[in-house]
Amino acid sequence: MRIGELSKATGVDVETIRYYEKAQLLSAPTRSDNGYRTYTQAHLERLAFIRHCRALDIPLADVQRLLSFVDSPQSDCGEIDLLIDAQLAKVRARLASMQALERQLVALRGQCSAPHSASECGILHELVAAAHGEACACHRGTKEVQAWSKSG
Amino acid sequence: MRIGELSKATGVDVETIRYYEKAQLLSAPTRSDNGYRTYTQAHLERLAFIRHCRALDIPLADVQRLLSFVDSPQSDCGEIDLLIDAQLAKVRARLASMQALERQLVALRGQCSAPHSASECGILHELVAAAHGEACACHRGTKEVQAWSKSG
DNA sequence: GCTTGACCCTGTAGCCACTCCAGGGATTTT
DNA sequence: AAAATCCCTGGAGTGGCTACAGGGTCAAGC
Repeated sequence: MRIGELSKATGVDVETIRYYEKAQLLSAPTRSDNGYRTYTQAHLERLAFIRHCRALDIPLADVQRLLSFVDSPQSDCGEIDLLIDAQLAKVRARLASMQALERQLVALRGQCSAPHSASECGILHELVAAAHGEACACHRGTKEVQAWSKSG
Repeated sequence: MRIGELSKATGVDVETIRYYEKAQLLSAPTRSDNGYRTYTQAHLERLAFIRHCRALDIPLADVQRLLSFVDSPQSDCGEIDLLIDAQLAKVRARLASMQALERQLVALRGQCSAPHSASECGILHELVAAAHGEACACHRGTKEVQAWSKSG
């Protein structure tokens, strides 16, 4: 199977497949005489595994750990549990941030209804008010939103 | 005010402040004889505005647009509304993805309870099953999760 | 044989919003 | 005088791709 075929079979971009090889998530396939990569069924399955994990937003470093368990079936799976638990905790933390964020934006959006000049715009007023440390509609009564992207 | 004082006053990292200057979100302050940046109250307010927008996960490019409205109060605010609406739509899309993700991870986590070898691990089995295109506990009956990071 | 187009290769740069570091200079505190 | 703290610039690194530039390879059609 050439890279284009693997790409079509899995729906993964050709460039992404090459990226996974460079990142050592996918073992380097054999090359045909012209230098083209030639993949096997095993590669396809491994790639599908990776994409499934990525659909669960599991970072590539953790995917690599999971793959090492696939390769050594007799090892203890405790770490797998921990990894999934950690992923779940991360997702839940983000979820909470996102929900707070939505509430804040809805409140902010409510400040502006009819079209008018920027100087009269409730949204802008709210954002400027925040610059003065005043209470603002969007952040009033809500917990501070964590920068969840850091925790990834 | 020197950069360290501004940093303490706003809670924004010194490096981040310099980054905002380079990204032209914060106007370059005057320099004292020794070359140190000297900030005014206006800089502090602008920085607080930026951070408030970032707390709402508004991208820096959009923050820049909002700042341009702050600077020209007589312009029409229609675009502000659109911008906040777009941000809200983005957050809601992410929220939906995150919720699906949580359900999937909970289902996946349920596959493994007691410690055992990796070869018997339900989680790993599920993930491998996905590689065969089979129905898996985590993605069974749920809509496909979008890679929301692309839509940002 | 020659062109067209689809496919493949390597290597590098860009995205976002920072964050960190090296290697230096200035200032303040002990 | 030494040590600690602050400040400067410029560049590299993060994650997970994505998008080139600048080539080579191959099958089909004229």
